[in-house]
Amino acid sequence: MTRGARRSTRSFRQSEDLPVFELGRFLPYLINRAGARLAVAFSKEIARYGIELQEWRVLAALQAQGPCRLGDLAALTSIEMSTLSRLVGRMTRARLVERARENGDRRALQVGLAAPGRQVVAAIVPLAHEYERLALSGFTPGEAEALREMLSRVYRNLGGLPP
Amino acid sequence: MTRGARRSTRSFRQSEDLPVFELGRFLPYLINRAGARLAVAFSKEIARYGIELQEWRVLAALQAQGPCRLGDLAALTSIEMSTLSRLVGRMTRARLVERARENGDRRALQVGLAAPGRQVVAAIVPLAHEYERLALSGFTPGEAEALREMLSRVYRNLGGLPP
DNA sequence: GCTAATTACTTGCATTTGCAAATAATCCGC
DNA sequence: GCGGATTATTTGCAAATGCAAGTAATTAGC
Repeated sequence: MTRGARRSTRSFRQSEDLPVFELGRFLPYLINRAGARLAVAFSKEIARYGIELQEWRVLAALQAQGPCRLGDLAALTSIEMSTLSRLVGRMTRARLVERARENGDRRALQVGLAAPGRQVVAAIVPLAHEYERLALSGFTPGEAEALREMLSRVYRNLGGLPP
Repeated sequence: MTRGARRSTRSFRQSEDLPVFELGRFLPYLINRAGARLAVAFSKEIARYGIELQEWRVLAALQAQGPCRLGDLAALTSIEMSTLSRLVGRMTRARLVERARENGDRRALQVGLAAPGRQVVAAIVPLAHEYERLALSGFTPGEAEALREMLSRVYRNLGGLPP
C-alpha cells in the first residue's frame, strides 16, 4: 500500500492507486438515496396531520398487522426498541395508540391503534399510495412487482447475520 | 366515517371499514426496511475502524467524486446541510477530510479527502463490496443491474417536487 | 458602485436518538 | 417451588439531529 505512492501532482481528482469507488452503482447508496428522498418528501406531506414519519410507520404497521407487541413492532418498523418505547409513549398520550400489558406474559406490551389513530391512518393511506404511484412513475406493473420482490430478497439476504 | 362504527367485539384484528393497508407491498416500506438492515449491519462492521455510518457516506462520496462543496456533498450523501456541516467539522479535526474556502467564491467550502481518510476508505471499500455481494446473493447480474436502475429511477421520479 | 436579494454555510436550541444499564416478569432445571 | 438465566421493556445519559435564525460573501438592479 506504500509502494511508490507519491501523491500525484498532475490531477485534481484523487487517485492513490485505488480504483475510484463507483458510488452510482453501489446498492446501499442507491437504496439510501431513494429512501431518504421518499422520507423527506413524505414527512412534509403528513406534517399537516401533525404526524411525523416514525409515527406514521407505527400507525401503518398497526393498521396492517393489528395489535402487536413492542418487540414485533420494532422488527416491523425497523425502529430501535428504546426509541420505539418512547415513541409509543408519546403516541399513547396523543391517543393515537393504546397500550396494555399482555395477559399471560405481563412483561410484554400489547400496542394497538386507538380510534383517533385509525382516523389518521385512514386519512394518510391514500396519500401514501399516491406517493408510491409517483415513485413508480413510468414503471410497468411487472417492473414494480419485480422491484418489490427484489427489495424483499435483499432484506432476507441480510437477515441471518447476528449469531 | 361515524355511521354505525360501533367497535366490533368479535375479532381482535382491527377493521373499521378501511381495507387493510398492505405493508408488505408498499414500496417506501420495502426500501426503508432493506436500507435499515444494510445500515445497521454495515455500521457495526465499520465501527472497528472508528468510523460511523454517516462518516463512511461522506468518505465514499469524496472518494467517488473528488473534492466538492458542502452543498454538493449534502446532495450526494442525502445528509442534511446543518448535520453535514458539523459532521465535516468533526471529520476535519479527525484528519479524515480537509476543508478550505474556495478561491473565487469565498462563501463556499471545498471538502476533500485527507491522507488518513484515503487510507480508511481504501480499507473499507472492499468490505462495502462484500456487503453488496451479500445483499445481492442469489441475484443474476441482470437482476442486480435492473434493481440498481429501478432504484435510480425511483430517485429521479421524486426529484422535481420542491417548487 | 451602492443597496437589496440571494447564496453558502454555521450556530442556537429543543428534541430525538442509541447504547448500556436498570427493572420486571417468566422460564428452566433441579 | 427456588434461584439463576432469559426475555420484554424502560430509563439515564451523552451525543446527534433538524429547524430556524444568524453570518458572511456574492450577485442583481438601478
